[in-house]
Amino acid sequence: MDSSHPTENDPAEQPAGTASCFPATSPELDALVREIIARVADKWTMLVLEILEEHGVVRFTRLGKMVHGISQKMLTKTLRQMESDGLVLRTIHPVIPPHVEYALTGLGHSLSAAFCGVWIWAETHQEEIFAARRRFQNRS
Amino acid sequence: MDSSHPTENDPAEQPAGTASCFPATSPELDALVREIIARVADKWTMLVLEILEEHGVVRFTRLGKMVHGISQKMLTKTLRQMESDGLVLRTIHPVIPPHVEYALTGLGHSLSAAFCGVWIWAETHQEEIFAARRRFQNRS
DNA sequence: CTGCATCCCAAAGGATACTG
DNA sequence: CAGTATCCTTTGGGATGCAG
Repeated sequence: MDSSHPTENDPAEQPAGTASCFPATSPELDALVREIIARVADKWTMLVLEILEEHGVVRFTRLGKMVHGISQKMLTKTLRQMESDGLVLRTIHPVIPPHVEYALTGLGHSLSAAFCGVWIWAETHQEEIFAARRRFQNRS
Repeated sequence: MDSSHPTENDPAEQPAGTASCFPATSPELDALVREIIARVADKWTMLVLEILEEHGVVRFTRLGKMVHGISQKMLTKTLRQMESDGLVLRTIHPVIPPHVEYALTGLGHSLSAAFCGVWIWAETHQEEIFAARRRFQNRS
């Protein structure tokens, strides 16, 4: 925002012409959107989202086995957070032993769909990424 | 918002009928894709990505001011990681004082585009999310 | 101006034990 | 089976100081 030094004026300050899809409407909305993304782009949240998208209704213990490496503690925490955000529906069957089922809500499915682009990007460009890493590592 | 999605009480294990875009080809590829997403979905990475997408070529200190709340340490770390992943290009002008510019690579721009869907999703559904949180908080 | 190194605190997260 | 509670290790990340 400070343009008090004319000698440092870069002509390359333009938005490169690409599709800038970022809302950037108001600072508050921007902050809200970021907060939502930060929660949702969490490692475990994404994995649980994928599993539920692919398998529909899944019980707690089975879900834990399908999400590789997650601890019971984090599974519970992640599911509670997703439930509070309206992404998953938690159904308790009051029987003994307890039977609790988890499934995506409509909102959860829509998020899953929105993330498709990122998954496809990662799959498409993985070679480039690893090549870049090798290049970066081998520079002296 | 609440009546727009079908009931999720289908006990069947089939993929809910939605566009399951997840690759899920081989376990290894799946793990690689997840690793990439986990790195890229990092809080600071996303913010830096957005800033560079919107402003093109930006210098270090200015970038730090634009990414609200980031410390110099995390800015450096984030930029190094993005550089090693081939997302940003780092240009050093050997003058005194030092002059270092950062800009997105083609890969970086493509990632930015891929994230569009998530940004739009967050903006579109923020009301639903906050409503769900309120509902969850006031549960008996 | 850029950025590395250090110290230090807070948060994330795993392991284990216990409960309805 | 589906959690909760506790302990403890690891990591994230801010603050400061210094160097090129």
